Formats: sequence, structure tokens, C-alpha cells
Amino acid sequence: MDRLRREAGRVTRSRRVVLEALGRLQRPSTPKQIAEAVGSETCDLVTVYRSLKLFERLGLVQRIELGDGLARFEIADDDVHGHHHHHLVCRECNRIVRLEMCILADVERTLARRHGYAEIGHRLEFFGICPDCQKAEAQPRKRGKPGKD
Amino acid sequence: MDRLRREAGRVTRSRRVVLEALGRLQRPSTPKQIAEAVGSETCDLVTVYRSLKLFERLGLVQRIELGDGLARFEIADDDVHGHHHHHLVCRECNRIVRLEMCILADVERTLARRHGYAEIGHRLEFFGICPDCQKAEAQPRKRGKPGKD
DNA sequence: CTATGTGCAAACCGTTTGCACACAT
DNA sequence: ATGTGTGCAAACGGTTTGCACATAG
Repeated sequence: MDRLRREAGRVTRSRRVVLEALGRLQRPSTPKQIAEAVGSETCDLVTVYRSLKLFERLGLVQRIELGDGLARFEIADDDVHGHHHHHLVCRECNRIVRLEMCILADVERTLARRHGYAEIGHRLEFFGICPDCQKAEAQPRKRGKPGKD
Repeated sequence: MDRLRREAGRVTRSRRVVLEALGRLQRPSTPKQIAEAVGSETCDLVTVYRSLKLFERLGLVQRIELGDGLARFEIADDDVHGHHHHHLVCRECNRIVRLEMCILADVERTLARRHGYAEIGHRLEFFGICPDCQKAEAQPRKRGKPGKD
């Protein structure tokens, strides 16, 4: 929040509220989920989008892609660097487990050497069926909807 | 194609043409790119979508997500299993290198044990700046457009 | 001949943009 | 007071759907 005050725009009620909601939600959340958490009287969906874009630019928030075409956001790792992490996502209900490990730094180095690419990074997510959904296999839910994530 | 004849619907001109185009294109391609490769007089964009959905269901084709909100498709690895592969994508022009290795099988086993998830798979793509774009840093292109991929 | 596939137009859904009004500084 | 932020409505782009016509079997 002080970051905001220093580096860019104004500290408005909407922005404060969106950032708080993201903290409260604890998991990667879609703009719509955030808007709902906030309440439409409090802040318009469009403003959520604009705030998220700003926060992303400031590095306060990071975007997660799960491959279903929905943008998700979570509060950025506050560590200066490192603590880069991934997710394990249920294919049924989209429940998300956060994985603290990342083992791909040396793979990236190899790729840089072998293919001449620079600034290499990666996107890695795991997908499976979470324990609850394994139990509930009786009535499988439609996959890919924003479920418990 | 025989696969099609056996397992599902009819073998039509459109479907043959879409599958050929995918073979010819050699790289993960968006529905629009496929439709253009085919020519709009030959086959409507909507039909491309429907064919791709069918092919995906039959396992003839697989969907790639690069995180820019565009679906891309490529001919599925014909091997029974294995030959699961990933991509190295230029952040500027989207040029794609296909990586034949995958090292994550044991990571998946660990996750299954530790979190109780079943049927674990993953999505892993690498992003960087390809050699050409490093040279051309003068006029950087707008990122994220369907470029050379 | 009949069920399945196709083209066209329109719906859909997430996201972005234009514009007039509101508010933090 | 002034420039930035906001809400609303409308645009946008990829994808899906409804329906009448076409065609593979």
C-alpha cells in the first residue's frame, strides 16, 4: 500500500479493498471472484481489472494461468527473489495446492545454452484429482469451472 | 483418419483438410491460423473449432496453452505413451522450439503421495527471448501476438 | 434415405476502452 | 483546483450455439 503511494497512482478505497480481498482469499482468484468477494456496490468489476493490472505492473500481485482461459491473481511472493512456486490443481473442482519447490533453474540454464534463448523462465502447473473429488466420483462435476480455487 | 472412420463420425472433406493443415503447419497453431492455412472457401472457422474438438476427444490432436488466452493445437504424439514433450516459447515473437525431454515423472509421484491427488499430470512451458529477437531488440514487437508460432 | 456435418448469424463470456463524473492529493 | 480514478455502457476477440441446408454412409 505504501508501495502504491510511493511508486504510482493514488491510494483509493477501491484499490485498498481489492488488495485486502486478495489477501483474504488466500488462493489464486479470478477477477470475477475478487469482485464478488468485494461486493459490486463497493467496487465495479472494471475497476478490479484496472487495479489488478496496476498491481501486476508494480509487482504486488502475480498472474497465474491454469490453461482454462481465466486469469487468476495472487499476492506476489514478498521475498526479493526466489520463492518462485507452482500449483497442483484438481482437474474436477480446481482446488489448488501451493507447491513451494522449484527445481528447474538448471534446466533453464541448459536451454539457454542449447537454443540461444535469453531471459528464460517457465510456467509449470500440475493437475490431478484431489482427494475429495476422488471420493465424490459418483457425481462428477463439470470440469474447468472456477470451483474451489 | 482411419481412426476417425472407426471410432466416430464421418470422414468429410473439412476434417481431412483440417488434419492435413495441422500436419503441414508443423507447430502448435491457433484455430484461426488453421482456418487461414485452409482457406475460408474450403472450410469455415466454426468447422475448424468443431473438428479440433472432435480430434481432441479422439486423442488425434492435443491442446497447448501458452497463457495468452489463445488455444493452440498440434498433432498428438503417436507413441502409445511417453514422448510427452514441452515447448520453449519466445516472449517477443512466440517462436516455438519443441523440447523432447520430460523429467517430471518422479515429481508427480511425490505429489501424489504427499497430497493424495490422483491422475497427476502437468503443464510446463518455458519462455525466453529467441536469438532473432535478441538481435532485433531495436524494434521490439508487441508481445503476445500470434507471431511465428 | 437419414443421420451427421456444415455455414452463417448471433449469442456468449472474459476483458478492454471511451467518456462523463467523482475524488485524492 | 487539477489530474487521476471510477462507473457505466459499449466494443472487442475468441469460442460456442441454433438452425436450416448439404452430404457421407
